[in-house]
Amino acid sequence: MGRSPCCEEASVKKGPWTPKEDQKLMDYIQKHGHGSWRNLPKLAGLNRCGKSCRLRWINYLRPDIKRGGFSKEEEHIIVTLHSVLGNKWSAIANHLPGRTDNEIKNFWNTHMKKKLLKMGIDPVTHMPKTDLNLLERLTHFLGGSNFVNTMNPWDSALRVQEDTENVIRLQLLQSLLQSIANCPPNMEASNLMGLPTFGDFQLGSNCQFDGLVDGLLGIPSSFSNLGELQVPKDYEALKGPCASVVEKASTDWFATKMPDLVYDNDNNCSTDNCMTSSYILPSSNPTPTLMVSAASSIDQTMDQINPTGISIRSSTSTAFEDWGELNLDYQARDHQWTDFRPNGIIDDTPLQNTGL
DNA sequence: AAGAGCACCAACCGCACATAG
DNA sequence: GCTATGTGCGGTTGGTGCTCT
Repeated sequence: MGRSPCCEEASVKKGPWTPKEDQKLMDYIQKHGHGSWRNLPKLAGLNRCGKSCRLRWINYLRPDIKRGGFSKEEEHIIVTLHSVLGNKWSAIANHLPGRTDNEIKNFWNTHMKKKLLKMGIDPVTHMPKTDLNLLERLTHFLGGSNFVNTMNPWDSALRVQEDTENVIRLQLLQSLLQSIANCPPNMEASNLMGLPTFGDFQLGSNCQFDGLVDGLLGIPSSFSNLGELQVPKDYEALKGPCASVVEKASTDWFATKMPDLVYDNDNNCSTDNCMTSSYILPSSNPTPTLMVSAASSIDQTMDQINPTGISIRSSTSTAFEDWGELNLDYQARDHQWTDFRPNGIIDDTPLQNTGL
């Protein structure tokens, strides 16, 4: 037993609505309400299926429809909610007054998906893409920079041009550090197989980046911590002298490129496993604070969209915590996070307020 | 200038669920 | 409890306009 078709009459009109039809539909609903959608077309004098009328009204004719592009705040809410709810477009639309599920769905499929992919984030899981493409990008960025074919590749990083690509390189560098932090000590040497080569500099030969691949696969956030450099507390002991070179290069990079940044002694967490080195802008500096903690930013967002205070976080919270930080960081710096392109395409928009 | 390719988005389709009889 | 019907939702399609070659 199948469902009866929504519109039995084969003669009902399909396709784009004319202004005349719109007017008929609007007039009828404003006078009588929609009532039964199935009966509405006849009563309103429309040769349309009731379903089509409903869709037209909900997605286009409703008086409270908000037209135009999505704001940064709306984008942020959409991404955050999508990480929690998935493709529940109507549920997401409930949190965005004036926006329809169809509009959000279209926006997601045509814009947000691509942006997430460009950022190396899986739009389904909201986790960083951890396939070999990441290693390819890493090879591309590092291999394409000035420190190819040098004895000490990290020193060269201090001399490179002031462009946003360096930011991305640094973030990838951080990914390396995080991967070191995440991987257990004494990894088998077999893990070194297949590691990328940066000019003459091969990971695993000069430095003991054992387990790099496994580490990358476990990176919780590859690109988010622009102003924060995380290193394992005991990574030097674990990973050999090269680790200190990496840290010095990164620290010097901040000192050179962002002289306004200060080392934040109060914000350094120190646990058994990891030491977080934080760099912030002085409060007297007129430019906005560079760092916004992941926890505070996501809480603000979730409070905004869920004022009841009932937690709707899922197990993917790590992923969208990173999102919150990434988004707010870029907003705070008057830079659109959507322009961040770790695949090597650098947007023309200059970074603001950071001396970059 | 023309056509191919692409992006966008309104609208359609089919399924699932709720509810009335 | 079963069936028919109404409604809502998410996936997909196809038309349109823009860009690129």
